[in-house]
Amino acid sequence: MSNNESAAPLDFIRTRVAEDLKTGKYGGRVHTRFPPEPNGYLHIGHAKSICLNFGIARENEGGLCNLRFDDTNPTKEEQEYVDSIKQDVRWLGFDWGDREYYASDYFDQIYKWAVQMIEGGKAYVCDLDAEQTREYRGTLKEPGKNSPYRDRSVEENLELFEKMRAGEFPNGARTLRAKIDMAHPNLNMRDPVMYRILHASHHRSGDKWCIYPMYDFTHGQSDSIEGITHSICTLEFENHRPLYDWYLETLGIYRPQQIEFARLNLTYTVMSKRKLLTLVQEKLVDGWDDPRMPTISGLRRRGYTPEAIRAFCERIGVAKFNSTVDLGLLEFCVREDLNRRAPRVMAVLKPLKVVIENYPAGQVEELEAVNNPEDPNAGTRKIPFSKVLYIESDDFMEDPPKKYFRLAPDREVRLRYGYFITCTDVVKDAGGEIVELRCTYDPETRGGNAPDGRKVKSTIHWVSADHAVDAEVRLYETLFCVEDPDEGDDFRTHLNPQSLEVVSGCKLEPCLAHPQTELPYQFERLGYFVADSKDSRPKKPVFNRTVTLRDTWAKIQKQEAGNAG
RNA sequence: UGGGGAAUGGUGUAAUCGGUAGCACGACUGACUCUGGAUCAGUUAGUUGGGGUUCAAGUCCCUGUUCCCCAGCCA
Repeated sequence: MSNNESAAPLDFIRTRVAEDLKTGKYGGRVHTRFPPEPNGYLHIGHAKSICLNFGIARENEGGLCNLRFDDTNPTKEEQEYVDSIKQDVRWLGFDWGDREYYASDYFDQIYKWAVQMIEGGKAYVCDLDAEQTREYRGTLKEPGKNSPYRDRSVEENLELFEKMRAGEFPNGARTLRAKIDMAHPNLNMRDPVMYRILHASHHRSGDKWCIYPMYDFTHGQSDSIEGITHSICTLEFENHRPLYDWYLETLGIYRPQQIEFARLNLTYTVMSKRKLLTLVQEKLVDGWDDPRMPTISGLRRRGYTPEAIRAFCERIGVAKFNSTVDLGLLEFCVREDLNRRAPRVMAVLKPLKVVIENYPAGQVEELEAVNNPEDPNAGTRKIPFSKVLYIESDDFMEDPPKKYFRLAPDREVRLRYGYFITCTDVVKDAGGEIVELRCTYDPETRGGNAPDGRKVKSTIHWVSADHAVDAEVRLYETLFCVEDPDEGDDFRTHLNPQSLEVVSGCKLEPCLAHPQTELPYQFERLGYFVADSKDSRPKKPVFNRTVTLRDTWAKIQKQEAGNAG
């Protein structure tokens, strides 16, 4: 509304909505809908559509967006999916008010419209089976042939259709088809099936019906009933728009405008519901909400926030070009969000014992630590310091390379919010493995500053051994090890064997004994982590790594390795 | 010539009537730093090819090329 914000450029859909608003095409209304089929869980691609549809409604005064379940295929749809979809849309931050609709609620009206089409000579009952129907349809380059049942009388069609509805025929025996043009260059217009026989119980309408309308004969009418102004869908429905328009015009009812945009593709990710279902059914992942899944529930369990996902959807834009967004952008969006809100804590994933030789045994000091340097209001907390500590084993190297700044023999580093320590000795087991470090500390550097002003190259995190909480931490990598898992015969061959690393025996600072779920933390220098909503227990916390911090050291290592090779 | 769409740096996306090709991510420099984080400053790099119109073309015209979607009684 305000003019001072230099109007961000609108995408082509919003531009169109704005034009329609200006010309009064729909009487100044803006009414969209998000129409999922409840046959799977929502994923990040749906989030794009949700943000688009609900976003457009929200941005325009009086704008509305309905949640409508496109539930015309009882063989694939389940109540569980309905429930998860509602939860996910709500979690993403959108509200459909009391406008929760189901295409199945329109079945009576849609049936009447089918009868109206028959009466108008625009539809007929066809006895061809599925295979014959395909043969009669022709090919991409050759026209189809008329069905031998195309010219049945209105009376006969009415009677047969009624018998279909009454359950007198088995599955697949007959269909109701629109009478359009078997030679039409758009195959969707070659007498498309309007109704098929499906003796299946529907998750909402139960056994009331044994014939179900097809998507094309349902979606437009549903939009029409709800008074949708802009029916936004993905590119693959572009070929269906002529049919969408044809049905509504033939029925003589209100016609919304269908607009298509490109669906989201993400690197290292599969997005089709079919493939996600396969992963779940074959137990290649832990379920729809496995933190490696691109599902909304998976991202939530992983520690992504609705804010981050919405920011992502804004950044990727909306267009008709079939593009693939870099996963890095999604990660950037979580880091950006979590950086300003996540409380910092110290956690040691792979502990290495450190004994401070000149520190009094039995002494415990409470040191003050900042909760979030990005947020002054987050305050501070006390963390215990004592003679025996754990540090990250990656933070010590006996023979460090040039650019390694962390602890090494005879080198001094700072323990965050603690003291400067110097490594004096390395203790190894019989196998030569480093099991313990002996260090000295400088009492003058309490809190982390040296009165003499001397500097250290590095600050590392630590946890007091006696006070530490044991935890399991799950480290995730991409589910697939190639950018485009859809390439090739079987996407499963591209699964990343290292997509999950379970680390047990992690040591956390005391305040993490009872973490809140869905409250993201930053484990300093490591990344963002959230308690697992299913497996975490008080005093036995389980954390999921949402995303690592940007890691310059890892980058240097990779470069050095590359140069060496 | 089956029909329908689409092409802008490495990636995603802007550019009003034809008028300085912009933003973001990434990458790379440097500054700063009690997180090798964050932040700040800067650099890099683009209009699918070929013609044409024009003072001026990503935008208009012609002509190629490439990619995506469609032959479910799925959505």
